[in-house]
Amino acid sequence: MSKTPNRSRKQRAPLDIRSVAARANVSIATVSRTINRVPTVNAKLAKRVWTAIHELGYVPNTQARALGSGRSGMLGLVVSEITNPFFPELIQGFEDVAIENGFEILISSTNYDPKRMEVCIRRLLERKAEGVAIMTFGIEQPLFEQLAERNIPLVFVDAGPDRPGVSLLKVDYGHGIRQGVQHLAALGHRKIGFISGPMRLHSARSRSAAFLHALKECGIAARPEWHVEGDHTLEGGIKAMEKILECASRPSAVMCSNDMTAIGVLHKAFRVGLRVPADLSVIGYDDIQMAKVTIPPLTSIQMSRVDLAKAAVRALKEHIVEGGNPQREYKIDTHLVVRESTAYPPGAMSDLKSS
Amino acid sequence: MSKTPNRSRKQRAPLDIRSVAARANVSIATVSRTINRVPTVNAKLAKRVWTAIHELGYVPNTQARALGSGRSGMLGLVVSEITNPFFPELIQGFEDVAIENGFEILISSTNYDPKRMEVCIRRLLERKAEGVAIMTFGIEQPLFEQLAERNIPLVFVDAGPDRPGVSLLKVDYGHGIRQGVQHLAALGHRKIGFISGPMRLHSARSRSAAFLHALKECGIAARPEWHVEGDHTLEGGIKAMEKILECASRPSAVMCSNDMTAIGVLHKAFRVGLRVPADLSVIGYDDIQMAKVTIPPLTSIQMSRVDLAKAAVRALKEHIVEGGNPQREYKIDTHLVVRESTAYPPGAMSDLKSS
DNA sequence: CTGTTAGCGCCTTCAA
DNA sequence: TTGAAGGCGCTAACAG
Repeated sequence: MSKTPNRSRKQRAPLDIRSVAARANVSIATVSRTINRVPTVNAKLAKRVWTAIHELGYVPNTQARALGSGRSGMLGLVVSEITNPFFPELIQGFEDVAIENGFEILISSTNYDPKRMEVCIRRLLERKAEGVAIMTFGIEQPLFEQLAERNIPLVFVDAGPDRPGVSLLKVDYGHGIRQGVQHLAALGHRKIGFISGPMRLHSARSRSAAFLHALKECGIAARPEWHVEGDHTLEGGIKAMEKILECASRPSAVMCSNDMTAIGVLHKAFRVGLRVPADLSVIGYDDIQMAKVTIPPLTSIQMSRVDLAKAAVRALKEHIVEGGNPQREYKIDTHLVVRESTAYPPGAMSDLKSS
Repeated sequence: MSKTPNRSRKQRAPLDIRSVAARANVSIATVSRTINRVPTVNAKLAKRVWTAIHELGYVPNTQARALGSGRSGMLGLVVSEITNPFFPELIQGFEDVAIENGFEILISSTNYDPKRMEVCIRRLLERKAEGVAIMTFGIEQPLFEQLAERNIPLVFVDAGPDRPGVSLLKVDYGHGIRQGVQHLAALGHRKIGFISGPMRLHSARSRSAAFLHALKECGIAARPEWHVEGDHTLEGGIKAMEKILECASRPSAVMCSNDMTAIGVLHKAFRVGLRVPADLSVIGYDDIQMAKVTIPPLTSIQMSRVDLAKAAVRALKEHIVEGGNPQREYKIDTHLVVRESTAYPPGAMSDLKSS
């Protein structure tokens, strides 16, 4: 009993590649090749192997596979927080595309917590992720240097370190926001407020700047007291709206840096008896699913999560597979979706009536 | 050059446990023990090992670890769809608790698609999940026999196969729903409608039955035409509400099998000019975060995602660690959260006025 | 308490 | 085209 395998840990026989090989009367190498669809396997043998696999109910062990091959087949996806509706939609898209491309995905959420971020990175390292998409819209990026140092392909949104292996998803914030401002201007709005995201975030700054720029293009004066900083949360939207309401005069329209903020604005407006859009027009950003069913349905600027996901996976894949054609940047478009939270400003209709 | 390691795949030296051992002048066993915090390691040596680890930037390889130890350290979490707001909150809770208990988590969403479910199961098998929580509230359960057969600890919501290793999270739907109905009855409602979930789901049937039961308790007659089947989605809520509006007479309150349905009802009411709660009271179920900020904020029945998550991880853990104390069932409580979508029925106030 | 030595389940040269 | 054999990086007996 010298070579008896240690069977103290498990009751049943291990049910590994060897069992399959034995049952199919081939070597384990052939089984391995069959599973991996190496084309040079004799069709007869392959069939025998597959039958054995099915009869036994054999399932290959991913960890062993990864260890042997040196490829984990996993892509990491780091998001800010999963309970923010923007992200599940992104995750869903990312997962779909990743699976299509033969990858599995490892999701981590940072919750804006530096400690948690370190844990995330560690996990990605330990699990040997072959590529990582960092979609946090945050300032956590420097922390990901550890990944870049180990030559793991990375993709960031908007901005990231300029290294080989690092790709960027460049979101064209300007286009959607310009459409939004023009939409408001066309309706007759001249008094337009803006609730930004946290200004430490690149994406928030870009949106804010794009708004100011679009305003100027339309020949509308910016009013600093109506330009307030939010934090991309519901509560932030509510508070920001409160600030705007405290101003001597009130804008006839408010544009928001994301939909959650806009929903907060809707909520606050409801609280103080302002009707949307009769008394106040509101535009959101992101076009999350929820935007279709707010009361009233929210006019918003769509940034396609599916596009983001697709581009991210594609960018990573180009780096991972040899012979890929890695680009540095991938453009992501945005555009306005008009629903029912925008209308003529209050004055417009009474002017018509009085004439 | 007989023992030269194959360095064709990677540029740098492998940076494995051996490098650490060499640098710290100890055996790899000692390194392994140090990493795994085996208490019998000499403090001096341990310190040397840790320094070496930090200096080298060594990160253990999870797959190798899993392979060697036979423990993957992963718990599976299967949900229906990640874009349904109920689930991200659950996932978040599950992840937190799992990490606290030293597990990693593997998320799969079935999207109600049988093919996708098979893929989920396969992944869980391939990755050697040590336990799986199936929180789909669905009928997919029979498909998970494959897991049960392999003696993987499982936890289901409400109902599951009666096998060793399988635990159940028994949600007390009745309590919350009774509170809801009593709340409406106390306000004076006698005409109460109900929009159920898909009746093929256990959870939906339970909620529906609990509603009928509570109605009887309060001495209120059930009106079948106001009891319509939805599908737990927004669109389903809208359609179901349309059906109710087609009835000869209209209920003064509608209770919903989940919050998404209730939001659909709110939306439909808005569309047809019914004011909530003045003309119609609405109660949801689940108390998702969004419920706080609907217009008006939604009275709902809370089923704690954190409780669910905690119980699930605990149930699995009891089975996994030896010396655990596995129970078959874990109770999950529900209770009413009153907000602003419920009020006196329309008649009540005019009665007061006319007197 | 530490080091030696087999594996864990699979992949992948290398020879046949 | 197939099989034999040596790792992949780590854990876990077993001696010392």
